[in-house]
Amino acid sequence: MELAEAKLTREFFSRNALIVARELLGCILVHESAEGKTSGIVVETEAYRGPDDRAAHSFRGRRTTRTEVMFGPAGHAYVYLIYGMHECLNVVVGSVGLPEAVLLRALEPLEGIELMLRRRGLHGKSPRVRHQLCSGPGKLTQAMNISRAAHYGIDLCDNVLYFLRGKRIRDDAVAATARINVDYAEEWRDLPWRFVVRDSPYLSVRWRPRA
DNA sequence: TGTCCGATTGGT
DNA sequence: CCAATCGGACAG
Repeated sequence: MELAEAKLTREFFSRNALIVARELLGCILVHESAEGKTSGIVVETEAYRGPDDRAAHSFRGRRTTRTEVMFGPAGHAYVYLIYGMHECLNVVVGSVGLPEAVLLRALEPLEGIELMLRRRGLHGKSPRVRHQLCSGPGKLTQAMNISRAAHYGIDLCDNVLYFLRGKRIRDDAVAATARINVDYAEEWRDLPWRFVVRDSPYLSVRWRPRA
């Protein structure tokens, strides 16, 4: 009998955002939707550290209907709308009362690729577009059909949208960079809280080695 | 109620 | 570089 791949547990997510963001690399995000199953390997994440992080929606403990889920237990989905048109998926992490989250920024598509291509309007295009299928926070939610309406607050330790352990990514294959599009975040702007699988062709923004 | 603007994307 | 597009946050 084949051993089922381990699902990530609440304990996994109940650590600080920097640890979880790093450890999520190589894990597999799975969505069992009515249309079919899609999945992909996590290759890019960003940590948002709650009260003490100007870039975070929960900066200074801002608690509203939008940010509410981040104040609850780890392992739940924080989905928000950005620029009036793109949904972004985060995993709530850390401990109750401390609003931290990890943004999922890019995946290497694994299962349900035809379905994802259709949802992204890329069906029939060159096989090379596979690299751009989930190469951004808004793209991966569209490809996997994740939305606020359907997924805000859901338990990611359940059986609809969840993570599998996947493969271990060695430290020398990981790069940490500044987060994308947080120029407004003052002294938090340049902190290396974005984590990428260094050589992946599936990233939203190419990782570039320093000169 | 009114104004401002964004954890993005795709096209010029 | 620029527009699309709209909900959230906050001022009044």
